Amino acid sequence: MAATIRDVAHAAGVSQSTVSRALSMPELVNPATRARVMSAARKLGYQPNRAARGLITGRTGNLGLIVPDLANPFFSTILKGMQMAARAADYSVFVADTDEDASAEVELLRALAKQVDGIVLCSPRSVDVGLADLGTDTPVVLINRHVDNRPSVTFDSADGMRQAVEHLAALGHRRIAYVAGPRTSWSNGERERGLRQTATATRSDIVHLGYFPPFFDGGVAAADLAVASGATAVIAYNDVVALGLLSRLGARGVAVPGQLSVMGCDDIGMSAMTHPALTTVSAPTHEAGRATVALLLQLLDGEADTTALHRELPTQLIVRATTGVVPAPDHRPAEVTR
Amino acid sequence: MAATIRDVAHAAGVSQSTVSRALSMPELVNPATRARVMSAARKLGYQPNRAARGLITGRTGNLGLIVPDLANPFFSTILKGMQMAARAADYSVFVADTDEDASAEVELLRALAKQVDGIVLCSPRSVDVGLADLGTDTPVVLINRHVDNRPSVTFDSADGMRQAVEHLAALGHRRIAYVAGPRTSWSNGERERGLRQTATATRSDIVHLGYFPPFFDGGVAAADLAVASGATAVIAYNDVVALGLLSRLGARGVAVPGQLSVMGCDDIGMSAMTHPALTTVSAPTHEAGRATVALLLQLLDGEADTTALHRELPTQLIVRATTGVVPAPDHRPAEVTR
DNA sequence: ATGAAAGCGCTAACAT
DNA sequence: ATGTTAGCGCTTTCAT
Repeated sequence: MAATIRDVAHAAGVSQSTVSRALSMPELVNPATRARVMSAARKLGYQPNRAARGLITGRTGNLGLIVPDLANPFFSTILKGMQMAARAADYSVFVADTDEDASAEVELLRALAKQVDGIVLCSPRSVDVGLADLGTDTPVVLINRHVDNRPSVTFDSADGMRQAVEHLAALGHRRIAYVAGPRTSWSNGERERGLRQTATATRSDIVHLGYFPPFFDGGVAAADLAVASGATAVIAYNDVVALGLLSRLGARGVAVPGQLSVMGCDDIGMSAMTHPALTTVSAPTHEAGRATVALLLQLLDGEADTTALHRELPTQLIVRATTGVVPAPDHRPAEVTR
Repeated sequence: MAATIRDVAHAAGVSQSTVSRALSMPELVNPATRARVMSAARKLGYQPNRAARGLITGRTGNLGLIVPDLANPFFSTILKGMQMAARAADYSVFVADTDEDASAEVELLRALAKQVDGIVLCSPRSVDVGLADLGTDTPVVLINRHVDNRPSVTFDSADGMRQAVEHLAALGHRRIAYVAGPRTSWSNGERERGLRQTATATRSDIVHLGYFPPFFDGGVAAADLAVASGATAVIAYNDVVALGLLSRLGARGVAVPGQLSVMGCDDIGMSAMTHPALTTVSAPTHEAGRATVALLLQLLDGEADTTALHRELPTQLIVRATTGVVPAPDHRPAEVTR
């Protein structure tokens, strides 16, 4: 049986309160007794029972993360970032995978709420309704999605698309196809917004190929439309979709980037591992995980209002040495005068 | 403030004990009272506090997973499988990422032990010493590694290599290079064992190219050795290493599979998403996650001895339609007599 | 079938 | 500076 605070108190010849204090508020106890307590604790391998502590303090020392799919690198990287930041703050993290099921989400949210001090919710496309009644007791931070004045951490996807289109425009692409993600996805909306704005600014055309599942198969399905669209470059909703494009294009014998340039989005680890590597726009997921923890801790310390706490992370165009993006066929770069 | 069992008891006009019983041992309470209790509980949105329950039952209802890197799909898939099985059994899962740091592992193991009923440890290469003193209080199941008579779930990697080599041998490959993983990795040992055995049986040569980090860069680093080895096919320690090989080979202009066939191992999701797709040997990580939960639950129910509980999952050669593996240059298939 | 009471391990007033 | 006491929310004897 594990040692309790009683055992330590006995061994050190003091009361439980003294042990408790020696551990949590060391400055309030005599250095000599403290030393005795510490040594006893170490000898017995004492580890405080966090559940018991939480029962009285009202703090569990746990954070929760709810994601649609842990096998998706986008989410597992968020988890990783969150995990690291949580550990640094001496918090543990619970994780729950809804398996893309929005109803499971609500259920998990409710179940987790009792066991954690705060929840990070990654809910790219669930209805807003479900979000309304929650967060009253346990603070909830949204990630990759912004809703009214709920705390959230998002990526500046619109700016990412600006960078992407400007990059393509600089290479002479004027007709750019976009493989959209789910219609109800918040981040897809942001991307389309960025796309439209920059298209106007650069006088390029965006051909919207339609809404596709944000998976490999989505890209496979969209590839032929991309070819038929007459665009010289395609931007995919995310990297995995871009890989799907690449696969189908390869199978059809359409050379990338020779006949068609392809860009992804999110910069998941794998995007650097293909050959040619994927040109993409980074979404700092790891950083986002850390940021949610920071936000949550602020909320818990009462340092901030529960509403209107929002952090937007910058995105960054990633162009690799070997890449799936080249100048448009008819592109003639500006002449250099010396 | 969330409703407690007291509130429910008041509302239903019964004692706390009755509420407790109505919820956990319904057959012991009068159907009428039970109905009253249930309705009161629902009305108040009562959710039992698991921490408080755990304090007395000694069961937390939580399981823990410790992995070296959550960003690695191999581990995140295990987590996913574990998560699903845990949820089905009404358990929650804590996750901890050691960031490939073996010392953090021990620390996390100790910290987690108090908050969970059982731990799954994914520790491909930490020293055995650290494992010895643990698992006395909290059951620990090892995954992808087998140590003395400690409960574990492993993949039959040796058999996977048999399938791989037989596949290659059937295609006429007689000189096969192997890009090994870390020297201290248990699964690498198993793979080498399978490789050696099957090499003898099929009268092929295995060229051991040396030990490499089990990451993309490991494959990049090994690629030139593979070419120089004179082998007609390469087997990589895992899929990510195989992708590294592919990348460097592509950069050098070595055609895959034209000049060199490449095989991976583990069948991570991405291996199906490259073009050409990777031929590989599956490691049922998702299934493994589920299996560890099953094992843990058995151990907790006292249905099994803590020692000698071991489950080995089969591996399976995965050959895809478009593949990085073709017959050896000089291969002449057996003539078919009809 | 139900209630009263004890106590899980811990912290937080309230003494001293 | 330290000890005593009460109680967090729950389950579980032990009575009734």
